[in-house]
Amino acid sequence: MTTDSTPAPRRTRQRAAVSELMQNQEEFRTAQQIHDQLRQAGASVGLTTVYRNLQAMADTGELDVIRTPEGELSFRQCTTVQHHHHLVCRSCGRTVEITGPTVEKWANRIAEEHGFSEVSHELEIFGTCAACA
Amino acid sequence: MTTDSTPAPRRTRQRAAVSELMQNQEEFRTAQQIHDQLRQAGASVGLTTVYRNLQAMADTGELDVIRTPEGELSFRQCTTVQHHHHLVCRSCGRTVEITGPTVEKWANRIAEEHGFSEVSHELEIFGTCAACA
DNA sequence: TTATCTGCAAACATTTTGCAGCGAG
DNA sequence: CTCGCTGCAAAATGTTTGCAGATAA
Repeated sequence: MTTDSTPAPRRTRQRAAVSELMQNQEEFRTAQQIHDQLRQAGASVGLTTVYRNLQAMADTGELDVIRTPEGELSFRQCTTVQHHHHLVCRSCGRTVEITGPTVEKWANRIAEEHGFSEVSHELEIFGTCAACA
Repeated sequence: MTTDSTPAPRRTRQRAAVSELMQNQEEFRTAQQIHDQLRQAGASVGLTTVYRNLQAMADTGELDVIRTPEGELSFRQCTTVQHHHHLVCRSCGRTVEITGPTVEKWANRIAEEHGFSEVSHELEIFGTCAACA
């Protein structure tokens, strides 16, 4: 009896390219952004294939998927190494990376209080920076 | 000087129908569901108009908007008038409104430490709710 | 060899927009 | 009478699918 419910994906040039890019990727990226990055890096991969590989990798739990507020699918490697947020200037676009246990703890506690598990969150802070004020 | 930044919307039959339906609506509903409900209730309202009215009402804070896991926009009358965040189930889309001074204070403090003013922020918490775990 | 993967084009679903006519104020 | 609102159709957007040919195993 050869129980082979998961036929192991082929190691194609395209899949390798997507996989490698995602491993070096910290932030969430949409399929289209990933496709663009691949083309700019010289790899010739069709958008369809990017979608299919991302979805396949998400199905195996290799990638994490969310919806952006704009409704696009966004992918990120599941093994989140360092999670952080952004402080963005509305005027000049200057961005500061923010980390801190306060929000992480708060978000997790709130979620658990409501019976939610596998908690993640997205936070962005906007303001006017000193140079633009 | 008549400072009139918000020209007050007209009382049209269509807008009244959408508004009334939403007031008697507890759960989140997509634009298309709302449109269907209106047609079934006998009101003749175009889908475009439903979209435009829902968006207008959401802009004024009258309605609350989220994305379903399938990527559709969902609307509901806003229960809390104040600023709040969402705890969203990745699986079924169930949503809980979250408020709390912790994040508000933290975001403001962090921003000010970096010299930012006029601070605002956006936060969404994702997880798997008890029913879907 | 051969079943899977790829990539184009075309289909799809949701939401937005152009524009002529309607109607609230 | 005016100008915003409506609604149709058509465009835009993001994602999926059909299918013929390429290719990993």
